[in-house]
Amino acid sequence: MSQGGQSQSGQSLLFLTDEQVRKGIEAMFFAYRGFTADPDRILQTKAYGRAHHRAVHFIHRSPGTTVNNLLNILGVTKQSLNRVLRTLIADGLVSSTAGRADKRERHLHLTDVGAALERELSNAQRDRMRSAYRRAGPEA
Amino acid sequence: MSQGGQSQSGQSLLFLTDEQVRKGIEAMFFAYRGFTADPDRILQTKAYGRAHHRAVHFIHRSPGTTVNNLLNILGVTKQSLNRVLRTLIADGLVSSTAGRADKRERHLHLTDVGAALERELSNAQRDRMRSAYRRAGPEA
DNA sequence: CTTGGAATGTCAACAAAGCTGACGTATTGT
DNA sequence: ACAATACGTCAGCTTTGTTGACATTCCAAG
Repeated sequence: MSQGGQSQSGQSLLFLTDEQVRKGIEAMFFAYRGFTADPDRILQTKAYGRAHHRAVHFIHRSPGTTVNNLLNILGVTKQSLNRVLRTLIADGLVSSTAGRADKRERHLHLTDVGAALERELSNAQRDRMRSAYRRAGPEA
Repeated sequence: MSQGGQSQSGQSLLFLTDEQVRKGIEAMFFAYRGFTADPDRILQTKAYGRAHHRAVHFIHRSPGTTVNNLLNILGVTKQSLNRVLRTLIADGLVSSTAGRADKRERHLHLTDVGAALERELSNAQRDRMRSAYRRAGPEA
């Protein structure tokens, strides 16, 4: 394996058997569940969910981003995102400031508390990824 | 890459940077969303959801499985699974027959209609996986 | 300058799919 | 006879998605 890398593997992968496809489906299901288990447990103790995690993650990723921007990244409706943001702002994890140029926009930043939560969650997943890699090599 | 395979990669992966971890988190998020997009669209036209897909998938995978078995695989409560199963049985996609040895158990099978749906969904994902592999090589 | 439409974001109400808890029924095994 | 098991169901709650209605702000055409 891993010789040319493109034409060979590209060819052979056109012949995915039904079994291979179905195994892929299962792998994704179990991987996703395992991957989110640790953060989910942490978040539950704080009355947050996966949606809060995503918001915190992507705000950390691009500080000062607008609500609309986040909407496009997450692919949900603004109403759904707004509910999550509302609680995060109320709890002081995220700050929302009206834009200087365009006052309709809200620019989002993590507060110190929010950044701390983000670190806690990504650290939990780091551990998870480490042990996964140690068992399986790069595939998850 | 890919020489010894164990001690080397195991070592280097103990030093995942914060950036690498966060990229992994995002990759998983986007991969899962992309992966389920096609089946979701198909299922929506039939008033089913992801939960129905999972049930159909795993019943196809182990025909004759019991409810309890499915419960353990999926990791949900029986109430939650039952709701899904009820509609699938009512719609004639799944058959539920009392066990011969243990009459308390219900053995689950896909009907022809159910098997057809399973094929439709896995075929949609095969196409998705093909194009993903063609772009990125094996990592999803 | 005014005014109408587009863009941005908020509130309200509803649906899917998880969950816990309680209970009923049939069957099994001690 | 009786406890345990397997399954189904009712009721009610949570999270997170949805659509609909509405306020505010910006911008461009008249």
